[in-house]
Amino acid sequence: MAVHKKEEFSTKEQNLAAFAKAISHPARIAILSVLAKRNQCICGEIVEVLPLAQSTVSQHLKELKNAGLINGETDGPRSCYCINWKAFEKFNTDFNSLFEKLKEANAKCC
Amino acid sequence: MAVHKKEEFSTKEQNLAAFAKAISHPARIAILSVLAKRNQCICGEIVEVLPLAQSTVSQHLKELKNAGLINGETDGPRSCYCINWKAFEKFNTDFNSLFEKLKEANAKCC
DNA sequence: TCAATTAATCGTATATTTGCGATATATGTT
DNA sequence: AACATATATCGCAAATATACGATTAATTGA
Repeated sequence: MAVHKKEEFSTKEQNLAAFAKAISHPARIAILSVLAKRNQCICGEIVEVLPLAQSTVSQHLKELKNAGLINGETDGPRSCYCINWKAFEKFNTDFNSLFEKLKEANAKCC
Repeated sequence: MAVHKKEEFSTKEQNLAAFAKAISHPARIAILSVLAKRNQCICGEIVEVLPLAQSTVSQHLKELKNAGLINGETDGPRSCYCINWKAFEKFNTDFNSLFEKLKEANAKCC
């Protein structure tokens, strides 16, 4: 695209979209799922579970971290990731506030 | 990428990712937000609200429809879209089942 | 019938994402 | 110091997404 138009939307819309983008790939969902199940730090192992090369997994981890969905530290040859639950709660809140009618009656027109 | 690897993940992961992808752009969030507020058909108007060309909006609407987030019909020069609330409920359910620990205590390690 | 209106689709340019191998980096071990 | 291990980063190729103008299709109204 010649121009980015994303900046012209509201911050809330941008934040929601950014979170959604972070989880918009099955590999990243799978990574989050592994981390969620343990609910604790994981050092390695993720590469073994996924059908992807190590460098690709590392890239997905980086994206999740940049989006704030996971926390992580790396001490030399070892890394340590876990889910940032607060980010998920924020997403839940924002998502529901944008679509607060979700639980209400649904007008049907088409 | 030379090869698609998405197929190698579970159906649930793929579905969740697909939903997330559909809402991973501020323009599509904005469109959904407009539809949610009215909770009824809107014919046009969306183009006027968004800072995008008509063809671009039409493309975003198509993606939302393909992803099943909205229903829509077009009778000649007029179109009619509304939110498919059931798809949202399904997303909510799947999202929570994947990350069911969201509400629980969070082990902190990093 | 002919114009006006509305929205979808096509074609195209550019940007971003995905994926991998190769390499670099950091640490522990011998 | 040299090696092994684990992970991040770089550079590249291919696929996909984003955006727009121009065009097409369908319907309404004059």
